[in-house]
Amino acid sequence: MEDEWLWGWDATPGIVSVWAEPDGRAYVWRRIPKTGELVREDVRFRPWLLLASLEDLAHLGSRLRPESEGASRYQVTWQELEGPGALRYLVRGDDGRALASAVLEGASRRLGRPVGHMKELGANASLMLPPEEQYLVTSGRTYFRDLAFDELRRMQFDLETTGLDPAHHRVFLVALRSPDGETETLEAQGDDDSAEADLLYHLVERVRAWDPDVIENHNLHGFDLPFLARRAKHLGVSLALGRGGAPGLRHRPSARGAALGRPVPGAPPDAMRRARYTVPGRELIDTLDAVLRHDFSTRDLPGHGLKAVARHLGLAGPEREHIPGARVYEVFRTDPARVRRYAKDDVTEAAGLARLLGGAAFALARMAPRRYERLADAGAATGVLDPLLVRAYLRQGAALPAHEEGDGTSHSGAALHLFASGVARRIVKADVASLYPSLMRQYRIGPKRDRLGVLLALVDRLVDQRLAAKGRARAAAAGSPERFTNEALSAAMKLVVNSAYGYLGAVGLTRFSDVHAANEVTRQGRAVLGLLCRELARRGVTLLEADTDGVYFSVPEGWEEVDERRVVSEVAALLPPRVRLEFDGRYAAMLSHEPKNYALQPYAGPLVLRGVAFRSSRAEPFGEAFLRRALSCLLAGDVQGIRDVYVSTVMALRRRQVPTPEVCAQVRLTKTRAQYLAIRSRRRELPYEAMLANGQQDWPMGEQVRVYRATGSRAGLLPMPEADDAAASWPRDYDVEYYVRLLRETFAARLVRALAPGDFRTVFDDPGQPSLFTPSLADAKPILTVLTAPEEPEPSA
DNA sequence: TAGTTTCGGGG
DNA sequence: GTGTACGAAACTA
Repeated sequence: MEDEWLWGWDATPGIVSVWAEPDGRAYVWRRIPKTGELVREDVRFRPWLLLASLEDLAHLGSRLRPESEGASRYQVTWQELEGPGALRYLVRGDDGRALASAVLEGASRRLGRPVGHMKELGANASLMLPPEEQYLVTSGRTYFRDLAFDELRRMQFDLETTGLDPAHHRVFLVALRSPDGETETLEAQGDDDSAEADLLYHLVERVRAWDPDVIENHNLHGFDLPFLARRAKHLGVSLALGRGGAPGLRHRPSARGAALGRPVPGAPPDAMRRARYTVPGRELIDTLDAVLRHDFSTRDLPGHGLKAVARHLGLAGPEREHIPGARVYEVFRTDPARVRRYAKDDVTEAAGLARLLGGAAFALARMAPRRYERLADAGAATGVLDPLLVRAYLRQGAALPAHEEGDGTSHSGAALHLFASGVARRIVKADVASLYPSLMRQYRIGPKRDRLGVLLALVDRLVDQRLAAKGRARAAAAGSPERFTNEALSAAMKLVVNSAYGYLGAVGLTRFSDVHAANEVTRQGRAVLGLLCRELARRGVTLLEADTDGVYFSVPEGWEEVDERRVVSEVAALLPPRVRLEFDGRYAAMLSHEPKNYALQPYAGPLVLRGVAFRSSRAEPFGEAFLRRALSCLLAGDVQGIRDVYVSTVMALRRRQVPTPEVCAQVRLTKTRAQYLAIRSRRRELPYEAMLANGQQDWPMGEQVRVYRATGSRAGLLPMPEADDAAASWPRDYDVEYYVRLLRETFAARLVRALAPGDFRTVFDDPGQPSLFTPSLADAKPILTVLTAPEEPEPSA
């Protein structure tokens, strides 16, 4: 039974896409395992919805009857689900639209006013899923059973356009990668409408010829599809990208969707980010979603752009062609071969990324009763757990609770302690793996209204089956489909398990949310963190920072790694059985600056910087470089070294030896010239001042530029870097004293906790103003300031 | 410091 | 149009 809750119950293998219509027709595309042959099954299902009351259907009279009397054509049937939930009538009919209309008709009569949409009846009166999900929930089918990721036919395409705005710019080239891995480009033969229309037509032809199950690209839903849709509409080209000659792209609402409502008149059109598209028979997968999901747990990506991620993950080849986005079209006109290489590299990387990070969504689609493309961009709580719970309740014939407003109880959070700030040596990090789900299992904390205990049952099963999947992955050969599948399963299961706590706390968003249960989880979490901090402290270590489920501490001089591991396992033994404290790493030194802001010096390897104080995307490169060098000295205990780095940086600025690009901040222009001029009297902004001062009449929205403060309160402007402009020399007319001040006040300030006040003044004394008496730094040492002792336990609830 | 707005990402 | 539902960082009061 519990396996059915997690995996469904229908063994049909190889489903790669499902499309259903409200009238009860469903199309199921399957790949036959082994042969890879594609088949389409046309099936019928009986559309259904859940209602809190049958009152609004009473007007159907004899056309409404209990399910137990059997269904016949033109009849609406109902079945009462068992148990206390508000949504207790499962109502079915031949046609979903007619079913909804009947309810709306009844509601209109009852209320004496027209009711046009189910939502007007309130979320607690009904539940009507999209047709595909109705079909998947009642059939117990899921995608991809017995199918390996690499058996899916996946193609990628990437548009090259003359600009970002489809109202003014065109598609001039499309790079394609076939399911067999061949890349090619299609190009417009001219720069008019008919050439572009021809290009779109050929793209559609390619898709039909290759007939992929999945179409992928990076930011597919945010850029390529909306751009394509807009151009196709303008050009009158039919975008029949779906299977079976069905009509073109359709919209679907999406998670990153209508949060800010419809486009605001006068505001820049930002509809791109908010639209999602769908077509029958193929799944439209955006690798950006996989990247966001990946970074949510790892938090180690330098950005979310295709190139940055591909480089970071080792997917970019050494020959990778690169062209700044804004120059692609102009390069194409002089050197088209270069743009072709660039665009092909893009689709190759998108395919690599899709495979490397896309396994989790693929595995989720084997569990949850939703389309693969929806699971790829869904949040795990509302997007995965909610559908699993709904299916489980219906499978058991149990009534579903309605959404419930919070009772005003606020959500209490995790513990965060900064025990000491400054510099410490011999650092150990220990943390609890999956703390919150472990506590839910340990203390059986689940939603009050989940009377079947489905959520905890799912978490139990997922944790156990994840261990099994990890074991199978380890046993399988590296690079084998078996390894890939099991790693993907493990990643998907981790995702779902870790969202179980978030599910509890999402009051008003998830069907079974329970803020009291969520608070009990965090309370137990704080208790565990408090206990392990006290027990560590009792064993002679110095606590530095503890956050939610992990702690950094410093061990006494003379301790070896075995001693470090020994205290961790001693303390681990005192925790509840399911709560596993693990040794997570050791470092030579740490600068603890503020909560969640610290620098770590590993015993081998480069400095690790965490938190906004140490990582800022727009920070001036010279300051960033200074900070890295200064922190290296600091964590090595070399205070004089910090002084030397500071003096040399200040001198380099004053001698104008720092190249201008090093003092630039990289910014994106988000206001038009007119918008900026309208607010300019109230607020001056350097980037726009730079554009105006440099005679830029207007600029495209979203343009990236590098700006700096130049002498005489002017604003300096540099174009974005080119691959080949390393040798270019820019005027060194930056405002030296402004940047000296910035160095001291913004960058040096990150070290204020690390030095005694007198030493700090000496280290960052202005080298240009010799003082009468300069104290020596020879004996100066970084300091550590202990702020608080570990707290006593909270009174138990 | 808290509350609000912007941005990501794509050419 | 198959209904919702972002989160972190930057900015403003």
